[in-house]
Amino acid sequence: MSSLQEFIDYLRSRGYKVTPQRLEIFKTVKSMRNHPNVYMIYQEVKKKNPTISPATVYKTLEVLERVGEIQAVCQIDGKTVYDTKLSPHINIHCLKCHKIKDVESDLVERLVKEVQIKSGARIVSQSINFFGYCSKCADEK
Amino acid sequence: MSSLQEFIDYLRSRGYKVTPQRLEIFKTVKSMRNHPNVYMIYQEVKKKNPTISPATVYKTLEVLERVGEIQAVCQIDGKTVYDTKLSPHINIHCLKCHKIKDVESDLVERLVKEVQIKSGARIVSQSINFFGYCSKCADEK
DNA sequence: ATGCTTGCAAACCGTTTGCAGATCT
DNA sequence: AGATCTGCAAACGGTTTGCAAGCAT
Repeated sequence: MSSLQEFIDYLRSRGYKVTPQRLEIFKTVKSMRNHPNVYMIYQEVKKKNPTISPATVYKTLEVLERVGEIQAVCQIDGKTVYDTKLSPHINIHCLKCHKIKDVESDLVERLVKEVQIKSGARIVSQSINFFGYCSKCADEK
Repeated sequence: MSSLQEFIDYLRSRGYKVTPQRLEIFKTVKSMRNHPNVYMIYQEVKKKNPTISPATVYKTLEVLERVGEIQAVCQIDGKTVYDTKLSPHINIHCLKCHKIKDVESDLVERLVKEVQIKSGARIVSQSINFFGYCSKCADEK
C-alpha cells in the first residue's frame, strides 16, 4: 500500500471508517520528509484542518503504523519520530546535528536471513539505528 | 571497562565521585539479565539500599550509558529497557511474548563498514532491532 | 439506526528538575 | 573547604483515556 486509494480500501476492508481527518493525515505524512515527530505532523495537518486534535493524530498514526505505511523510530534522546520509508534501510543518527539520515544496503536482507536461521525467529520488520557523526559533522571536527 | 575497579577508576578520572549508590547500581545492573527497565533496576537496588531514590538510579544509568557499559533499547511500545551486552548484536523483539533476545552476527561489523563508506559518516555505536516472533512463539502459531 | 470517530479536557506515567542537607575528595 | 551527590517532592511533557456530540455506513 502507498496510494490514497489503497489506504481507503484498507480502511473499508477492516471496518474502519473513512474520515476526512484520516485521509488528511495520510496525505500529510506522505508529503513530509526528514523524520517528523507527532507535533510536527499535527502542526502540518492543522493548516488544512484547524480544529483537528492531537488525539486524532495519535490514533491515526497508530493505524498507519499497523498498516506498515510508517514506522516509529526512537531517537537517542528517547523521543519518537516517524519514518515513511518502506524499504529496509539504516538510520544514521548524528550525535552533533541530531539529524537522521537513511542509507540502504543489501546486507540488511542478508542479515535478516542469517538471524532468522540462527535464532529460529520469524522476522517481520526491523529498525536499524547507527549513532555517530554524519558526513557533514564528521568533516567539521 | 567491565569490572567494578575499572568503573571506580573511570569515575575518579573524570572528577565524578565514588559513592555507595553508584557502586551498588553498577553491581546490580551487571547482575541482571533479560533487559531490565528502570523500575526493575530501582526495585533490585532497593533491596540493598532501601532509601535510594529513583532520581539517583536515573542519573547513574545516564553515567553508565555514557561510559558504554549499558545501552538503552527502545521497545516497540515505546518503553525503554537496558542492554548490558557490549558486543555488536541484534535485538529480536517478540511481538507475542514481548521478550527481547540477543543474536550475534559477523555481518553487523561489515554493515557498519559499508554504511560508513557509503554515507561518509563516522559510526560509534548501533542499536539493531528486529521485530517478529521468537522461535518459541513462532512454533506455537 | 448503529456504532465508530472526533475533539476536548483530564488523567497518566516515566522522567527530569530544584533544592537543602549529606557525602566525597 | 569546596564541589558534587543524594533523596525528596514537585514539575514536566508526551501520550492515552473517557466521554458527549458528530459522522460514516
